[in-house]
Amino acid sequence: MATNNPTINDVARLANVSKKTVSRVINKSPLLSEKTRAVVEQVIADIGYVPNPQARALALRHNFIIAVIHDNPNAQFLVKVQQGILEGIEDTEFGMMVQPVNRNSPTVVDSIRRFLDLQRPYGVVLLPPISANDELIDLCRSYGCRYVRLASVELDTPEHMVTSNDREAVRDAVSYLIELGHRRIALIEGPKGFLSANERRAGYEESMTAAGLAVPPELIRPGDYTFESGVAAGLSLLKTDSPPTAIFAANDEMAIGAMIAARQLDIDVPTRLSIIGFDDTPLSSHVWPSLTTVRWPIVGMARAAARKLIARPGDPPVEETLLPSTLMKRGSVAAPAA
Amino acid sequence: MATNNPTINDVARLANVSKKTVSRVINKSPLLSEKTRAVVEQVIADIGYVPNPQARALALRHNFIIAVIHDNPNAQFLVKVQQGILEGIEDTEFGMMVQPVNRNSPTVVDSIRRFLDLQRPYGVVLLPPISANDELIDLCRSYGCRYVRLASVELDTPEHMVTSNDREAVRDAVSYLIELGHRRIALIEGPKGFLSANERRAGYEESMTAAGLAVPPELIRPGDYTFESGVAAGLSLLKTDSPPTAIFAANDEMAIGAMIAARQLDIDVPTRLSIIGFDDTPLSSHVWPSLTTVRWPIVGMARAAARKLIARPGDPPVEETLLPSTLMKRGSVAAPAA
DNA sequence: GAGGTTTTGGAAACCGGTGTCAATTGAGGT
DNA sequence: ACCTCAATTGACACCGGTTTCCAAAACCTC
Repeated sequence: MATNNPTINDVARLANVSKKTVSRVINKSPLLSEKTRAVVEQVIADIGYVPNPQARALALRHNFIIAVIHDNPNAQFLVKVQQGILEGIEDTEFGMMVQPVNRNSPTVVDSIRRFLDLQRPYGVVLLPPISANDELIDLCRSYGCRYVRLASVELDTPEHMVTSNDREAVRDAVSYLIELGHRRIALIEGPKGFLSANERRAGYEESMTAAGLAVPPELIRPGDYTFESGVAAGLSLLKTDSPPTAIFAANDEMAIGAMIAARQLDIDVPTRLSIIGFDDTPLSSHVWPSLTTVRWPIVGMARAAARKLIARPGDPPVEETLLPSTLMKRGSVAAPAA
Repeated sequence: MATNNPTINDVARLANVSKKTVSRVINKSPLLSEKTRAVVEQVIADIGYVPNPQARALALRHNFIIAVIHDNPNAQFLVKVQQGILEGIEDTEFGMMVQPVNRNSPTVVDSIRRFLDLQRPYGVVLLPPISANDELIDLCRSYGCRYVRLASVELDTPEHMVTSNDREAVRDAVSYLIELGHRRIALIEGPKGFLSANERRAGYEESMTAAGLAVPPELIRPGDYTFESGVAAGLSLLKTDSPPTAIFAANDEMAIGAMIAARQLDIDVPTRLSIIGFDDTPLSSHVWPSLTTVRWPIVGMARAAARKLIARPGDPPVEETLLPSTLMKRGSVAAPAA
């Protein structure tokens, strides 16, 4: 059976104080003499007392849990988020739960309401794309549940946001292609309605415009962040009379899809076609040639989100709100053939 | 603030029974008249009562949580496991937590003890390779915590195990190569100490022996399930005077590493070299040529594990204990060149 | 030193369930 | 109708914390 841990009563008895006083020590209450606090803390350390989270959960009406709510099936992304959250809550009494939801279900909000009702997490981290859903924010508010949103644009006040600068990073990536001499640069977009897709497209357009290049509608293809859509877009782009010399894809999976499309058409990467992706998944260095891509600092974003959630009122606010993405130059880019 | 949910007292009052009786209804206690049960259930349905898990957690000394404990960094694997667990606990009051641990840390057991102490999960699912650690099993037992182990061999009684038949599946895969005419078949092994690595090697050896072929030590290379180790092993195998005509790698990442190695040496896959992997990660269909591989039924295994954990004493036992792996024939295998 | 204000600590209630055990009810036997 | 015994049901303590309310002690101010 479960081991018999010491309780708050044991601490109180040994320290010759009341439960309430021990409770004040645990919760770092300011109305308490230094002397008493020291005595109690000594006893706590001596007997290795750890407050029972279940009992606290009942009294405080919330668990010591950070929940990740997402509708994003990308494995690399999810695992990195989880890694970041776990780093953020390391050595605290918090744990992590993961709750996927179905973006397209009419009952998303209900299912999340049920989840909050049942598990009563201390706070939730909302991942893109569902982090843009304001209905969920209202729901969290109505439950008094803390939340932090991850997204590629600022949707909320800084204490509720962790943001990446996708637009700027894509500008850098496309500018790099332009500097190498590319002029016909294609774009494979992300799915409609994803903020990240909008931002990445905007970065592409801004970079082209800044270089005095037209934004060529015939070189823009829709995609949905899947490998298959990348293959389709790649084939469609490359089978024309005047194919692009470079492709920027809004994520790595599509970029690798485009790479496979090029191989099917016997177009060598990078000598005849340069490709840049976005995310820097492990995948991108496991293909040949290795993929030049934008490193998205998702682990750091998730860590910052967790820290924001568990910061106590007195603590200094977590400043990491905008995390920079950086271009990883690898083998899939070269100057265009003369 | 949190919504004001009805409590067990509200139900008791409206149904004209005691709290205890309502509790019996909730817990499906058999010592209760059908009439009373019906009345109480009607009231519960009418007011939409849901028992508070935090209060139950305090009284029962466990949370309504299934914890996944792992020391396996593979993203595809982890996400599939999570998907399976979530399928297994769908429409129940259970939630899922994820707790990674460091296999090599001397304090693994302590950190898991701390986790169990703090979160008191209802049950844990132990993933390979740490599922083979008997010290953890003792720990779970001493906490009265249910557990299920995922592994490639039976380590425990059926109610505590979900197993895949890696050995048999690898035998099939290697036999397939032999039937195509391959004789020099190389093996890239998994890391020492992994049961799955042992089983996959055993399957390779059994298949070779059964076909009357020697198990050639010069065609066996160590690996550690990483892409990089696959590249290294591939280069080492292919740079010899008499290279293999086929390679079986103990997982997909290494198989793809070997594929990249072949490309670096200008050896065409599959005409001059056939490659088979293991896992069937999405990756395997995103490379060129697409990878022939063994589909490991990990989602189903995780789902079965979750169902075993939450099965109530009265329920019929979950029978799914051994899930079959199957060979996915794709583009990376062909008959050897004449 | 009286009177008022701020700290500090304790008793008891409460969070919302479950476990123990005794009281009540009901069926069957004579 | 009365007794016995098993099947139901309920009263009350308990899980291990937090919170409310209040009294005691300490600290000022004049």
